[in-house]
Amino acid sequence: MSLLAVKPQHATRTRILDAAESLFMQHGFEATSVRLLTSTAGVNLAAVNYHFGSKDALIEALFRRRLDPMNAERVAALDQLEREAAGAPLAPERIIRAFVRPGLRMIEDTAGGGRNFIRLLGRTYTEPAASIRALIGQLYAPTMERFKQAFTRSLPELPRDELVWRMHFMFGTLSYTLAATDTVQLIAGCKPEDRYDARLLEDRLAAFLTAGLCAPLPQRRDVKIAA
Amino acid sequence: MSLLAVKPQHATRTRILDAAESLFMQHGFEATSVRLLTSTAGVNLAAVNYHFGSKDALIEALFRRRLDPMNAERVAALDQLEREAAGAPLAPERIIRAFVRPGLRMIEDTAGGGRNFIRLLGRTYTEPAASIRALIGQLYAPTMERFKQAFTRSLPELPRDELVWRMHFMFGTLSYTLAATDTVQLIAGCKPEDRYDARLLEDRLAAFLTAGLCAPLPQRRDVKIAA
DNA sequence: CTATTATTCAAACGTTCGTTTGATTCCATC
DNA sequence: GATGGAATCAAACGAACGTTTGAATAATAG
Repeated sequence: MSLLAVKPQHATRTRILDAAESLFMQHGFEATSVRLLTSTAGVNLAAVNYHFGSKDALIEALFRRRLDPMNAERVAALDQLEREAAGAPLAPERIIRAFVRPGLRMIEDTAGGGRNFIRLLGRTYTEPAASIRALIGQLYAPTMERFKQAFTRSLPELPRDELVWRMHFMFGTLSYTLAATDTVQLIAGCKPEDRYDARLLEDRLAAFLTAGLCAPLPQRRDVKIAA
Repeated sequence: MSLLAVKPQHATRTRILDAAESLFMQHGFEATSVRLLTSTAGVNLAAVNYHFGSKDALIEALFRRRLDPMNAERVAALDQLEREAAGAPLAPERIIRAFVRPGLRMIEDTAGGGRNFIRLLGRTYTEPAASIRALIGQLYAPTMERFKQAFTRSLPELPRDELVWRMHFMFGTLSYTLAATDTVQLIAGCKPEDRYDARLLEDRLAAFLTAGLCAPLPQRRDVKIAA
């Protein structure tokens, strides 16, 4: 045949991964049976075990497929910023945007399934299964270290303990925002069309997170809220 | 008998609820079987269905037991603040602390199982099961409305859309912080003994969230992070 | 004490789960 | 066109799931 792409390589593998992203996002890992998964993907029941070995191994492959490129993109953006700055300190907001943007951009990828993944990822940080949390942590660790170093250079006066906690808060805000986009409606009847405008959301997130990261140091003030 | 509390009322119900809090927190809802649950609680396998009707109804009872008093405490603190202020506008940080404090205080309740619950709650906002999310939303809605109104009075110049999003971010930061306390170690080798000092954590959260809530309005600035 | 209700118990229900099996089909290579 | 490894298939495996049952026991009321 002349066209290389008529029958894509590993078509079954890809179909399974795509269906898994969508179904895991909707119902979670445990609640998604291999039977539903394979029938949705249009493949045989045994295909998951044949191509991945087990359901757990499928989950790991699913995260690696998306997370490695996304974190690489984050680090590349940060590298580029520092190269352009040529030694000058970076504004915190630019570092924040370098971290936030790849995730938000993926949420606009409705056709490629990126949104499914990003919402799945957001809720995985609080996943009970220790093995999954460990995998995510392992995949994230180098990127986290890289950004911590960048923030340290950008905000040398911020104590290390405080920086770590504020990165934790920022990471939490982002992952919760990506995962629980429908919860906004809980707070207010917001127009749903706003929800997935990644540019607007990045601006809002950047403003919020930058202010939080650069907040005055906390002081024990024993603020009274009740008698 | 003279002592009223020798055989507490509904001892079996309480034993089940306590064990469920602990096990659901460790393994999640689906991964916790009724068999493990009842054997951990030291009750018969059929007790869950006898006392609650089903496993799902047990989950609902579990949330109601803790969430109703906690949200009542939040609203009561806010009421008290407004009463004391006698019409004067409240500082945003005090409203934030009124919301954050009951959750953080519960994380110190290791003996009563409050910490188990609060960590379980934190990860439930991103729970895939729609029924659970709906329940949580229903239990939270009045409290959210009440705090939204307080923030609106405190920050009249902040557009409503922006306030809603920032409340969303704040809610996300809090719930993630409560749920994923172990993830801090992912970012840095922080001393674990800091992790559950609720007073210190409240100060840190209050500083971060207040700055984020009061941040300058976001501007579309097309901040470049890469070529 | 007896009658009645509430609770506990061991056992089994039917269903669904992830995984495995062995035959069959596909497809590139000689 | 025959050969051999990769992929797909229908079928079945044993285990674990949430729930139900009916008898046994405990607690309460008449």
